[in-house]
Amino acid sequence: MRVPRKTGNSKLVKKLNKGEVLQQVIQHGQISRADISKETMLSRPCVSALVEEMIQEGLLHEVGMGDSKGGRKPILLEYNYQAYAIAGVIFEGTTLDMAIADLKGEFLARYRKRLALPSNGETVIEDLAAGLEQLLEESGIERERLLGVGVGLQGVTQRGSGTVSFSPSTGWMGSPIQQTIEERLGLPVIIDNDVNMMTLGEYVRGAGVGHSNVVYMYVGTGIGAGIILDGQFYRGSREAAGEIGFMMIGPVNNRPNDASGVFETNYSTSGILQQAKGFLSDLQEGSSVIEELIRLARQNNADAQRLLDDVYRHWAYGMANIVSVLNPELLILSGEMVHVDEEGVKRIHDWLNEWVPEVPSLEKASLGERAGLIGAVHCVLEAFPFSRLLDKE
Amino acid sequence: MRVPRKTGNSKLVKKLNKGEVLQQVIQHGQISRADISKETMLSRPCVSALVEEMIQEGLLHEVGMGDSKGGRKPILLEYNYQAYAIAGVIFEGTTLDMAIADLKGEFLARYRKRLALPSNGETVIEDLAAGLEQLLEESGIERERLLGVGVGLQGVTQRGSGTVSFSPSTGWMGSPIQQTIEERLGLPVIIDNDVNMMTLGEYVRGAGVGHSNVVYMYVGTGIGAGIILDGQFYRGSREAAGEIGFMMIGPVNNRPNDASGVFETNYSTSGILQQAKGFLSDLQEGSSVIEELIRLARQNNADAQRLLDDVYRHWAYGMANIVSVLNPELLILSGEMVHVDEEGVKRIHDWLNEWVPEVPSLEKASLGERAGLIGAVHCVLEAFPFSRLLDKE
DNA sequence: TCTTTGTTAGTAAAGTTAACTAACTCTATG
DNA sequence: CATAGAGTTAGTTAACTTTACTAACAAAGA
Repeated sequence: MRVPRKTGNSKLVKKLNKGEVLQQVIQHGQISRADISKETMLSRPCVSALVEEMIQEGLLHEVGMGDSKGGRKPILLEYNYQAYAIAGVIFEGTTLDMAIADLKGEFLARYRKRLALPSNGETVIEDLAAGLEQLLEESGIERERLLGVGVGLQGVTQRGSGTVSFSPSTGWMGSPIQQTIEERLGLPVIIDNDVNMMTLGEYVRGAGVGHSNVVYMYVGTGIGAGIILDGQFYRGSREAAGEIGFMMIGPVNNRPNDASGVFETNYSTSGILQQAKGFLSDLQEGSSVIEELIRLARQNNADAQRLLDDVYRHWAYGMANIVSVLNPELLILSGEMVHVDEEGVKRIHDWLNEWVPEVPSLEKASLGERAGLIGAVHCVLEAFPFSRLLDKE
Repeated sequence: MRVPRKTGNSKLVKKLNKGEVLQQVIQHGQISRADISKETMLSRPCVSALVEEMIQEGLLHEVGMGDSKGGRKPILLEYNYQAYAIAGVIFEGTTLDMAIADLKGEFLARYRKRLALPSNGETVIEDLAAGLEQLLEESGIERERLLGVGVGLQGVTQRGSGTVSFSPSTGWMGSPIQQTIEERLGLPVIIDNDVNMMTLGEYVRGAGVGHSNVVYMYVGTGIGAGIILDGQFYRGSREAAGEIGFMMIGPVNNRPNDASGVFETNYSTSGILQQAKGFLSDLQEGSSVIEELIRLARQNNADAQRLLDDVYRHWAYGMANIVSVLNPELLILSGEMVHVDEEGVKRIHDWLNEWVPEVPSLEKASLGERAGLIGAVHCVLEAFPFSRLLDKE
C-alpha cells in the first residue's frame, strides 16, 4: 500500500476513516451521521465516535436539524472552514500580492504592495513577512492557526528542492528560497512557478472546474502551459513539462538564444510585435498587442488582418500539437489569448476540428489576476490533505 | 481514502498489510520475516502471522536459510510465481500471437497462428479459444489458475467500456469485444490497443526499465505513441492521448482524409514512400523504407540523402514537440525508427539539444516483436494487483 | 405503530509490546 | 584447540490495546 505510515500501528485505519468522514462532510456541505454511515460503509456507532472526536478538535460543527425522512430528524454536521487558515503569495513583476484564506479557499483579507526595485532577496522576504503580519491582524486570525504559505513567482522553480533557478524580479536566483522563507516565517512554505499557480487556480475555481484533464495555455512575453492529467498536476521528469514555447512552430532560425523556444520566439507577444513592426506604432504601457491588432483588422488594415490570421493559425498549431499528445478535455486560454474575440476563438476551433480528432473545449481563463493567488492558497490545501489536519490535535 | 472497500470492515487493513508484505517479497526476490518487518514497519509477530497465511494459500514458499548477520540464520521466503498464470494475446495484422506466462511475466508456452482472411468476429474468437486450450495443455496449467487474459489489437479501443471502434483485421468493429471474449472464455479479459501493449512491454521489461516518464514513439504505416507519466499509463480524456500522428508537422494540405493526421500523412512510412516515388523503386514485402533510404544514401544518392535528412529532421520536430509538452526522461523509438543508424540517432539528438532544454535519452525499442505480448501479460498483472490474489483463497 | 437517528454495551479482529525460545557468531580462557 | 558464555539476530507465544462491528435500545417524528 502506498499510504505513508509512521508507526505501523492500527491507528492508521482510524485516521483513514476519519479522513473519509471529513471528506464526506466537505463534499456534501451538510450531512448527518446516518448519511455518512451509508456513504462510507462505516457503522453508525463508528461514525458517531469519529465525529465526536472531530467536534472536540474543532474540525466539525453541529449546525441544526435536517428534515425528517419518516423518523427522527437528523442532526446536520458542517465542516468548520474557519478551523485553520492559509496564506497565498504571488510575485507578479514588481508587485507583491498576498491573501489569507479559510480552508474553503475563501479570501479573508488581501494585501498588495509595489516592490522597490532593484530588489534583493532579503528586502523581498521582509516585505513578505510584513504583509503576512498585516493580513493576520486584518483578518483576526492567530498565527498558530496558519497551516502554511503558498508562494508563486515568475521563474523556474524546482518544487522538490524548493529552489529557484531563474527569477530576476525577486533577486532569488539559485537560492533555496523555500527553506529561507520557512525559517523567516516559522511556517511551512510551498513555492511554485506562477503559471502553475494560475493553472491550479483555474482548475479548482475557474474555467477548469469539473474537468480532470486540463491544459492551461499562457501566452505573454513567453509561452508556457500548466498541465493537469487525471486530476493530478503533471510536472515532468525535471519540472520542465509544459514548456510549450519550445515547440517547433514557425521559422526555426529566428531565435535570439537557446533559452527562447521556437514557438515562443515567433508567437509570443514579443514575437508578434516583431512581426508587426512595419505597421504597428509603439504600444503604450499595459495595452494588449492582440487588442490592437483586432482593432486595426476591424478597420480593414490588411497587414493587421494577415498577421492576426497568421497568429491565430499558429496558436492553433500549438493547440493541435498539445491535443494530439494529451487529448485533454479542456484547454484554458490565458494571458494575451483572453483578448481574442469570439470570432477568433471560433476560427481556431474550426481549424482544430479540421486537424485533430477529439477537440477539447476552448475556454478563456475566468479568474483574471486572482487566479494565481487562488492557486497559491489551494496548493497549500493540497499539500496538507485533510488527513494531516487530524494529526494536529 | 481512495482504496476501494467492500464491507467497510477492518479486514481491509489486513489485506493491505498482506499486500505490502507480498510486495516486499516480490521486490526483494528473497527476504526473511525479520527484514519484512523492518521494511514495512509491521511488528515481527504480525508479519509472521501474515506470512503463515500466505504460505497456506500457496502464495509464498520458504526456500532455505540465509546468511547469519551475527545471530540465528533467517529463513528466506520467496514468492511462488507459479501460483497463478496469465495469458497474453496479440493480433498483429493477420497473425494471432499468444503466450501463457507465470506471475513473473515469464512465458511458459507460446502459440502462433495465421488467421484466415477475411475474418469475422466469431471465427477469430474461436481461434483465440483454441489457442488458449493449446497453451494450457502445453504448459500443464489448470484453467482455474488462470487469472485473466490480456488482448492487444490494432485499432481504437475504449478500454473503459471494453469496446473496439475501429479494427478491420479482426472484424470486431464497434462491438463490446471484451465482454464477448470474457463470456466465451469464462475468464476476465482486458483489451487494449497494440501500441499501448508494446509501450507497457518496453516499460516493464525493455528499454524503459527504471524510468517513470516514458514516451514510446512508433512510426509505421501510422504514427502513434504510448505515454507513461509518473509511472502511470496516460490515456487521455477519451483514450486518444498519444495520437501524435495528428501533430502539425510538414505540409498541412496533403491529407487524404480526416482520419489521417498531418504528421502521419507526411512522415509515416507511407508518407515517406510517397515522397520517394521519384527515385525509389518498389520495395519488396517486409523490407524497410528507412533501411533502403540509408542504403541509397550511403551510395551517395543525393535524393535519398536529402529525403533521409528531411525525414530525420521532421521526426525530430515531433520529438521536440513531445519533449516540450511532457519533459519525459526517455523516448523509446520503435517501428521504422529502429532501423535508423547510429549516426542518424546522433543527428536527431543534436537537433534536440539545439531546440529544447532537458533533452531525454533516446533509445531504440529493445524487445522486438515480443514487446506486445509481454505488455499484454503485464497489463493483466497490473489489473490484478497482488492484493486481489489475496481474495482468491 | 412504524421509521429513522443516534447511543450504549458487548464482541471480534488485527495489530502491538514484552518476554521467551532458538540458533548462530565471537571471544576469552583453560 | 575446544569450549563456555556473552551478545545478536530470527522467529514465536501470550497478554493487551485499539478500533470497528453487531445488537439492542432510546429519542423523536410521521
